[in-house]
Amino acid sequence: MATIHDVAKRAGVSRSTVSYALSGKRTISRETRERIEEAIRDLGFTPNAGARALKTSQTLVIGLFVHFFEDEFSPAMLQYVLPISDAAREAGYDILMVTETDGPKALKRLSSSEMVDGVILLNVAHEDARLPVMRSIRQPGSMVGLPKDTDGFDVFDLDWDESGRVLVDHLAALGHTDIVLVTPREDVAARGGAYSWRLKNAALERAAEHGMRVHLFHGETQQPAVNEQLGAILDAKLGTAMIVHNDAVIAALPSVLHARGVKVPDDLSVVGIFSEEFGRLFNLPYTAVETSPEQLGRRAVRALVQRMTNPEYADPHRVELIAPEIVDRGSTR
Amino acid sequence: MATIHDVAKRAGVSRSTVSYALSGKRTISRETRERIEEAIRDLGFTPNAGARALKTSQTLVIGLFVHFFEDEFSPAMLQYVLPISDAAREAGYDILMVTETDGPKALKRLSSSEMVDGVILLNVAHEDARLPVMRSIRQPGSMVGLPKDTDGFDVFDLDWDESGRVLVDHLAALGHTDIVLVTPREDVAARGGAYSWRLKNAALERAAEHGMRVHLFHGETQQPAVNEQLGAILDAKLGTAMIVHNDAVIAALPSVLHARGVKVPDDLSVVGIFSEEFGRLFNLPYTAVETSPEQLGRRAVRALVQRMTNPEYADPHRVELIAPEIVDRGSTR
DNA sequence: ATCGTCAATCGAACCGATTCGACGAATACA
DNA sequence: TGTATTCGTCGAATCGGTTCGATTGACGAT
Repeated sequence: MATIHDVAKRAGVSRSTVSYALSGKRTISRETRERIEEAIRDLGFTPNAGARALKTSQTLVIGLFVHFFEDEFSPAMLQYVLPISDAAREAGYDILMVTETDGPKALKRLSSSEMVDGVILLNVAHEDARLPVMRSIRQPGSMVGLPKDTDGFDVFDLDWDESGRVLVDHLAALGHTDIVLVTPREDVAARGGAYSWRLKNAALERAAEHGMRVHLFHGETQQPAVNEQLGAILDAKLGTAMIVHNDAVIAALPSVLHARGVKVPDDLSVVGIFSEEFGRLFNLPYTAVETSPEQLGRRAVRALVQRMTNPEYADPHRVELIAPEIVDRGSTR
Repeated sequence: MATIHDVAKRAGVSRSTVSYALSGKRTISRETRERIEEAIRDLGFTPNAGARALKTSQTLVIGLFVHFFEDEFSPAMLQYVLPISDAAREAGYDILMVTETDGPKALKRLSSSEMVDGVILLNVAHEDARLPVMRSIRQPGSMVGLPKDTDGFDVFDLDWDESGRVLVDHLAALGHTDIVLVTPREDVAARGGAYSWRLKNAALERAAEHGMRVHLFHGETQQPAVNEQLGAILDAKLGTAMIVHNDAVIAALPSVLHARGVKVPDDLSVVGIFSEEFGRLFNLPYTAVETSPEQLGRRAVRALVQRMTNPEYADPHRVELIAPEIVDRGSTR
């Protein structure tokens, strides 16, 4: 493997000259630079990442912490990972993806061995065990998911409270007074998935203001439980409309509705909350609040890159809750 | 950040002693070792990855190349990524995940900057542009997906030819003579996704031997096209059984069958090819060949680790095609 | 008492980059 | 013509580990 020394020898200059030609931090004569560039091409030289990191304390790697929970619908996670990976590369960073169950330990390991310049946490819980560790390390952190204490991080999330209100308002405006609300499984709330209760509480409160009756269910996540539960809910005919905040349930909804001959929106109005891409993947013809995973992921990367490249950058940490936008797919009336 | 020098000072020994205590490559007295371990704990020391990599030319990182194609069903990919990530970590490796479109370029970059000790390629095409690059680099490579020329790599894949035969035989044994075969989209074959034509050709050949009539379709991948096409196929009533080799189509199948009131297996026998996990996620009650993504991913990691830790390990490269196993879910008769 | 062996430790070199200070040559200024 | 400035380049130090002799002291054998 060619080193900078080989390049220098071939171009007849010193190692430092090659380095300066590469970084442009000092002026190098045109001829010399061209000779160096040729040598680089000939030898197929790329700076050794370890050596560079050692000297500059910069790895150009972002640690991405993804935790796949059994009580969540895994395909949904991918929507966040891909845009993050793409955005990182555009900014010149690679992604070290960590799926370890023991997040805090892994975080400490990557940080203190200086393998990464910064960290992105996905699916952050209300009191996330990774946060204290994050605060103790020197690398900046960006996250998707709103924790209780956001101090020290750039945080991006959908405004789940407002989403709950928007969905309820939408149904209220159409005159519905009896509705079913299907939330994530209880485990999600138990382990601190704040989005689950944020939307729920806001929705319940707003529904109360409207004087609506709400029938609440914690949706299942694994088949065949999903279908059974959903079937039971439909058979009970508890309301004229349904809010579904559960990826697994909404993905299963079309076939279950079909099985029961329930027509949407004639027999039942349905609203959900999922991304456009998710909706297309599962062919979901439901009016829904857009969750914008791509936008969230990209913003998290942008904020992180800002702080990594600019350590003295001392802007207050931002907490951005993006406003829910409802996409009308005609599943309500 | 604490360095080995700080540890040495605090324990009152030289740096080399600390290093040997850590690696165990030379004997260190019990007392000294304990003093060192205490110092390490106190300072929260972890060896700097860059420095270590520089000296040992070992990064303990595996490059994982994933390409998400638009003509494929993305959730299916995740099934390979997660087991690989887990298996790697168990072996002490981290995963650098690359989703770049320009695979060859990224491969060269990671390899020649020595960021990774080895590489795993997912979804390898028949004539994959990444392979020539792989052969030119010094890091070993392992892959999931069978290319035309496997020379120089450890390759793992499902035996798609045999899978095609198994599925046809299964239907033949039940007396079906007219069957529908839904394959991946034509683009998949066009860009070299060998699994698409391997299964198809083997199935067609075997069907011919049985004297069966086969109606062939290239399945769509994106909704709503999937449903439309599937509906049209069902309406045409072309056979008594159906082989579906297309993730998007099979995921959509239950609801489309329902919509048309087609009963499985009474009106139509159905067999597919997907993993147990995929089937559970989408609640697919179909007899199918198991694709074993977890097993494939883990084997790829194991083989790679073998070669990385043992560079002189010169065993012939293995090409393992795992034998298809049909899981009977009662969707045929 | 002497030698060899072994366990425990140290010092120095090295991995491959970056970067600071210095230096010679060319140019500008007075 | 002498001096200051700029340009282009080089040498050496450094980042934080690992590893190869070398060294020291204790012990057993002769």
